Amino acid sequence: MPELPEVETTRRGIEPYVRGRRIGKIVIRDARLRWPVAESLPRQAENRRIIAVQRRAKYLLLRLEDNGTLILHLGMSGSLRLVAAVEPVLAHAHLDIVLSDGQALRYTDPRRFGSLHWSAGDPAQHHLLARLGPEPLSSAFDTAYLHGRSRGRRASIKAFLMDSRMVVGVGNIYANEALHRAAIRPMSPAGRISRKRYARLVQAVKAVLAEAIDVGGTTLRDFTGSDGRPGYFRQRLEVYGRDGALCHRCAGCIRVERRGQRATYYCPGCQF
DNA sequence: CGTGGGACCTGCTGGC
DNA sequence: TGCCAGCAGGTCCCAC
Repeated sequence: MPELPEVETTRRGIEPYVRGRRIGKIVIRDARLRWPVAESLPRQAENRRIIAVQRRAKYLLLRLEDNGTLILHLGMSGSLRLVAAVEPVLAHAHLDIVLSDGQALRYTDPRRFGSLHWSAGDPAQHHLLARLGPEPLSSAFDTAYLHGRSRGRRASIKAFLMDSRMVVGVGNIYANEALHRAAIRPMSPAGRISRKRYARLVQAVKAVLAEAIDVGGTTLRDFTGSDGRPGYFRQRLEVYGRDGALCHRCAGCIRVERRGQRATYYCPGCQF
């Protein structure tokens, strides 16, 4: 569900309220997430102060004093809300990270594709994070890098862009949107696209993600920020979910193609 | 090694 | 109105 902008929106929403607070208790109502939440996790994290809330790819990192980190992924349908710990527990509210001030970070995830891990040392070395590519909004993600890595690749540019070893945080919505902005057809082989076009693409990825973060992400059905408010990028989507509608750039007709379980939206009129 | 497809899980929608 | 197939924002893992 959440892509990078939605995770970043969540991070920004909770950070001012939890930084400096101490974790009182971790309540696990249902440990059956993508991987079972370790039984030992609560006692490792309880009674420690949260010193920072960071994001790496689509993972939220709660950095605790004395080198511990809670690594949280929202999966497809997860959300993290700041609630009063006494607030009634609704369906799928699998976890509470209860803070010392009576508030709690409540993790809700109907599909249970999300996860929660503990890292005792450097979280960047954790097996889930160790092989991730650069952050798309960092200077390491540039034309030379992406063009270089694409040489010899026969996979589609869209699959290439969504491969977290190449660059992190670009999911199905923003891959479609960035490719439309860059006027590149999603099924083109990554290895046969020119450096000049990669320059446009890198620019498009950065711009789309930055704009989405600015407006609180994209709400399709149920995403809300940590305060319960939706994101407003949906109104700015140019291709995602717009099959049959007119392209705003060339007045062509937006098409959708499904391969596997992923829908690809593009404009045949202006994407090549 | 690169690549594509299946798997995980629940809820909603649209067509019959 | 009711039922069921198909689809959903992620990504790991496994055959080829």
